[in-house]
Amino acid sequence: MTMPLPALRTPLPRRPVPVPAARPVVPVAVERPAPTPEAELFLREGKTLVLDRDDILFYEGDHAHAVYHVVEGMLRIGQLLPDGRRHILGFLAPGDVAGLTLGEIHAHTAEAVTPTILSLIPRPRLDEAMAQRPALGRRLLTTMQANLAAAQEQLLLLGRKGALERLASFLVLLHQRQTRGGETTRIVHLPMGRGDIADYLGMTTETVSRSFTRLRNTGHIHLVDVYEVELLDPRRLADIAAGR
Amino acid sequence: MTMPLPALRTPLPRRPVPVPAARPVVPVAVERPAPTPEAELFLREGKTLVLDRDDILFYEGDHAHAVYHVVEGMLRIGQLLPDGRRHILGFLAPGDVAGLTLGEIHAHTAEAVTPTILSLIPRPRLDEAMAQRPALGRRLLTTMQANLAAAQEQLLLLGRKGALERLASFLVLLHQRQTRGGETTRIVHLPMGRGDIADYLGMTTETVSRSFTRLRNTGHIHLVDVYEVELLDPRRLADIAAGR
DNA sequence: CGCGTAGTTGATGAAAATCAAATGTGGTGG
DNA sequence: CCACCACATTTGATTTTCATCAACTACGCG
Repeated sequence: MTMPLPALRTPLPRRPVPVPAARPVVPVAVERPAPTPEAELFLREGKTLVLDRDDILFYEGDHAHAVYHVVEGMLRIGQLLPDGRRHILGFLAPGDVAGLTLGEIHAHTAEAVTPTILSLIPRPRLDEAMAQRPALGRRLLTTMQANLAAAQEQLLLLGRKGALERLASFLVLLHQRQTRGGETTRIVHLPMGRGDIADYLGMTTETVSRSFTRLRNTGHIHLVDVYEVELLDPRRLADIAAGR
Repeated sequence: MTMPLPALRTPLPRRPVPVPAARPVVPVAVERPAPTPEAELFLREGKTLVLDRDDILFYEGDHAHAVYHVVEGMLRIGQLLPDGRRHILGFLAPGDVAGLTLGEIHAHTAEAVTPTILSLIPRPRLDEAMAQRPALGRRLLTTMQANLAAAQEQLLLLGRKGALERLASFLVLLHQRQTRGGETTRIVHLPMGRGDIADYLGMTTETVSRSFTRLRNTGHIHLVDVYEVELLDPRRLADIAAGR
């Protein structure tokens, strides 16, 4: 049950594992004040699944057996053109859900960006739970709405923003995600490689790299290392991202 | 209650009205075998609203008072960058619904591409109906899923396709929409101007125009007139759209 | 310690944007 | 009814941006 797809871009070779460190692995719910209904379900019944870097969780076209809750690590969700051009739709961090589709078939491919721990619920079980608990259905609707809004932001980015604006938008997005919960760090972690960022932003690795350099040379960021960026002026960066 | 937005691109001046003609205005439901639950609701209770070309239905940032069912004509849904760059997220044709958001505020601007007839339901009434009829909620979920899938297709287009592929994709998309219901025409109607197409496909009017010319010169389309294209080989066009 | 790969930087090329002008069309007013 | 006008569209010339091709550098791993 795998791939009506041409072979995926050769999986990227190993790369230093950005320390998952300080995040508690098991009790996801402990991290957030109000555990989401689905997190609870995954926590209670989910089977754990571990992926290595670049392991494939599912291919576009695969039957959607199960739904996955990211516990630790990161997934990338992508699609391909027949000639191998790749586009990454998004990155899933702990707390996000992968593989949730109304159809029978996955519309995208999901791969591990870093070693990743997942909690898995079979589809039939989820459908059952959804039927019993209307809160889950409402939650699904909200999530889908959020995904749609995010996708539409990205359409504006891809349709109308230049390279520098795209990268700034990406950094601001990651920064916002990481500071949900009141943290005040200016450090943004980039678990994914330059190629992944490029395929997410609709550019090439070279242009991504040059854009990082430009942001550095203009004093907007400090590149702690390849996988860690310090935003020297988040406000100004947001302006660039918004095209101001 | 209008616009935290900079002024919209100067409304386009009049333009010949693409004959709305042959489509029955009132009984939408008659057109399709199974009227959708929401169509029924709009048909039964909706208040009619008429827009002229380039009239604004709502602005990004407006309070979401109501939800609108397109009966006749076409809307464009768009968003802007501070400096005036515009992106069009989509075009709504008869049968489509506009203004449906889970939030209180419209995230986009909706304008009439052509003179347009709408059927309107106030939000409170819709919420009520949704609470009573679970079918409506399920339908909403399906619609949202479809929108998300469409947005993701478009992300691939904007992120990775060239100008010719974009235009081909657009024509194929419109063709598919128009041949839902078993019609077999090869004629695609383009109620929107080149600028709208450009802002939808992330290019300029000039590049759109040149791409039309290229498709014409390579024998893929016949430009009946500016607002009407004949697809001479839909199959081949779909190949171009897919990047083959 | 050096090999392999990712990332960066540089040189060149291609695609599309921008600037500019010509063409075509519908609508208007005489 | 016809000529003119306004404006969208098309076409052309030039510029800009980013992709591509090509080294070179840095760093983790064996």
